[in-house]
Amino acid sequence: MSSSMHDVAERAGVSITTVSRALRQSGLVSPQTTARVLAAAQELSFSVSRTASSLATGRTGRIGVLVSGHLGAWFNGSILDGIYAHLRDSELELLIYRINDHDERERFFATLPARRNAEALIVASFALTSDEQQRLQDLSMPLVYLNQPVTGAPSVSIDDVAGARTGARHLLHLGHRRIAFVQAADQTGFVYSAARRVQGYTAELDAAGVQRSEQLILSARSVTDGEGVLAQYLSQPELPTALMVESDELALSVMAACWRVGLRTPGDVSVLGFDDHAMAETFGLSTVAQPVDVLGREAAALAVPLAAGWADPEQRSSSPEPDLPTTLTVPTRLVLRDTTGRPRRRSAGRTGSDAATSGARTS
Amino acid sequence: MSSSMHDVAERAGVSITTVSRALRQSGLVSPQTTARVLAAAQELSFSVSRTASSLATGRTGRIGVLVSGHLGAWFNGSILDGIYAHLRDSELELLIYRINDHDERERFFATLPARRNAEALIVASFALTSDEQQRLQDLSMPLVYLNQPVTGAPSVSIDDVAGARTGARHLLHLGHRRIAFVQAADQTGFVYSAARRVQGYTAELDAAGVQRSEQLILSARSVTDGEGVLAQYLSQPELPTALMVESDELALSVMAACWRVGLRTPGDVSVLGFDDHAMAETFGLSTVAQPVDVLGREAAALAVPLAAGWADPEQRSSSPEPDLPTTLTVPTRLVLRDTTGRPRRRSAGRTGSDAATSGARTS
DNA sequence: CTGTTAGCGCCTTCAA
DNA sequence: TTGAAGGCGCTAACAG
Repeated sequence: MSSSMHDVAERAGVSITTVSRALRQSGLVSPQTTARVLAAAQELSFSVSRTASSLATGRTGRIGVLVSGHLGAWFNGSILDGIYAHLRDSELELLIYRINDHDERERFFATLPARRNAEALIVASFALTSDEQQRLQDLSMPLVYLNQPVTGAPSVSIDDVAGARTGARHLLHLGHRRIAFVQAADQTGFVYSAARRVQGYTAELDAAGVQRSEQLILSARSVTDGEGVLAQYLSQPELPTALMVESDELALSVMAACWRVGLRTPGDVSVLGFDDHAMAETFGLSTVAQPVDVLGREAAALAVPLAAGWADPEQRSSSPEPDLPTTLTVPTRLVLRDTTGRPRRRSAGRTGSDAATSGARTS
Repeated sequence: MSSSMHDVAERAGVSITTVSRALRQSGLVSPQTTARVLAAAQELSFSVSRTASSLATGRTGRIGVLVSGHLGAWFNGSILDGIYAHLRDSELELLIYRINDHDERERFFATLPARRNAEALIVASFALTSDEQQRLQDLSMPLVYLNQPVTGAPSVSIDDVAGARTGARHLLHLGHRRIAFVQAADQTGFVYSAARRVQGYTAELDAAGVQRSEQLILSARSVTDGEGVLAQYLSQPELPTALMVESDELALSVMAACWRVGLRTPGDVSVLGFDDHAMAETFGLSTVAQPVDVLGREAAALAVPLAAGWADPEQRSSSPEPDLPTTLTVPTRLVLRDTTGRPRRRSAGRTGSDAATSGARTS
C-alpha cells in the first residue's frame, strides 16, 4: 500500500496542506515542522503521486519524444541520451514513442497518446507526411523538431549541407577529382538529412568545377549493403578515387566489403563517412562528425521552457523575443582517421592530383 | 485550450459519465449515443486526460525501465526496442530512467521517482549494491529484473554460461587448444554477464581437459581497447590460436587492431565475439548471439501482467501458480561467420589440431 | 442503457 | 506560519 499525504500529515501532526508545502520546499513552512514532516514521510517511505499533483497543477512533468525506427539505432539512442541529460536537470521525465513500422505509425496518429500526457513533444528525425505534421500541430502542444525542415516551429538540426561540403572539400584538396556519393535507399525517417548531404556534395563539386554525373551517385539497398555498393563501384567505367558515404553505418559496410575483396582504404579508394558512429573510431573511418548528443540536448533545452511556458502563460513574457520560433543549427566537424588520403596515381581509373584533366581510361 | 469531458457531454447532450463510457468502449452505451459522443469529441478534438483517469483508476498506464549506462549503447537500445514492442500491444507507455553516472545513481535512489509513477519497473542489466536492491524492494511495486541474479523476483536472463560454453566448444572442435578469453574492465553494469561468460569458458575448457591459466585471461581497459588486448596477446610466451571475447564491441575492436598489424582472422588467430551486435555481421565476426529483443520482450511480458495484477488484485488468482516468481532463461545461438576457423599449424605458437600436447616454443 | 453521487491525491485560493 | 475548503478531470458504485 502506498501511503498518501493524509497518512504523513497524521503522523506528523499537521495538515495535509502543510505536508504538501513542506515536501515541495515552498519555503512557507517552519524548519521544525518541515523536519517533522520529512521524518514522517521517510518513515512511511512516502513519495508524492505525480499523477495527483499533475491533475492539480496541470503539469505532467513529462516530455515525450517521438522516434522513428529502432530505439537501438545509434542515432536514436544518442539523441535520447542528449535529451535525457538535459531533462534530468529539469526534473522532467522521458516518455518514449516509437514509430517503427506502418502499424506503429497508424497507431500513434490514431490515438495521439502524447496529447495531454506530456508537456512537449520532441519529434526526432522524421519523414512526416504533411497530414501528419498537421495532426501534430493540432495537438496544441509545444513541438520541437529535430533534423527536419519544418518552418514556423522551433527546431534543431545539424548542418548537413555544410558538413557534406566540408567533407567533399577535403577530398578535393587531397587531389581527388572523381568522387562518388553513396546513398541508402530505405532509411525510414532520415530522408532530409540524406537529401541535404547529397546536396552539399553536389554543391561543393560544382563549386570546384569538378565533373559530376548521375552515375556517380551510388545507391545501397540498405545501410548494410556494402556489397551492393562495391558492385556498383566496380562497375563504373572509370573508377572513382573516393567514396563519400551518406552515413557511417553504410560506410563501414562499404569498407568491410572493400577489404573483403582486397581493396585498401585509402590506398585504392578513399572512404569518407558521415556521423561519427561509435564504431567509426574503432575501424579508423574518416568521417564528418555530427554531435548527436548536443542535438538532443539542444532540443530538450528548447522544449523545456516551452513546456513550462505552456502551463504557465505568464512565463512566456520573460523571453526576450516572444514568439519567434528558434531554429538552431549545430555545426559538424571533419574527423580524419585512416580511410581518406591522396588518390593513388597508378592503377585503375587514373587521376591527377593537381588537375581535373582526365584522358584515356584503363578498362 | 484543451476541452474536457464536460464540454463534450454538453455538446452531445449527455452526461459526463456517458461520455466517459462511450470513449472507453465500455459497451454500456447505445450505438447512437456513442456515435453522437464520438462526433462531439471529434469536433472538439478532445482526448481523455490520462492524468485524470489515472488518478481515478489508480493505474498510470506506464511501465518504467531502469537502464544502466548510455541509452545509445547497443544493448540498451535493443532491450528498449523489445520492451516497446510488447508494451505497444498492451497500450502501455514507456518511461525511461537512466543511470549513467554516480550523480544519476544518487539521484535515482534518493528520490525513487519511479514510485507511484509507473506500474512496474524493469531493471535492466545492472550491477546493484545490495543496498540499492533493498531500496528497489522498498518501492513496493512490481519489479522485473533483466540479466541479473536476483532471487525471489521475476527475471529474464540469457544463458551466458551455456553460450560461452558453446562458443568454447566450437573452438575446441575446430582444433584450438590454446584459447584466451578477453574481458573488459569497466563495463558499468554488465558485470554479471561478464563473469558468467568467463565461467562458461573455464568450464568448457576444463571439461575438455585443455590447459588453461590466469595468463590466458586478457583484460581490456575499455570496450574499445583492442590495441591493449592485442599487446597482451602478442606478449604471450606461447601465442593462443583463438580469442574468445566478452562482447562483440570489444571483439570488433580487437579484430580491427589485429588487421591493422596484419594479423589475419582466422588465418593467424580466430576471434569469437558475444552478443551479435549490429556491426558483427558487417564485419563478418563469428559470435555467440544473444536475442536481446526477445529479452526485452519477455521482460515486458512478465511486467505487464504484474502491472495489471497490482492494481487489480483479483486478477492474480487467475494465474495458475499464484506467487512463484518466474525466472526465464533465453538461449543463445552460435553464429559462424568469417573470424573463426581451424588453427594454423605453422608459424608462431605452434598448435596441434588434434592434441593438447605442446612442446618447444617459438619465442 | 443512462444519470447521480462520491471520491482518486494533491495544490491553490482564502482565512486565521 | 498554518489550516479549511474547493476543485483539477475522470471513473466507479449505485440508482433508475
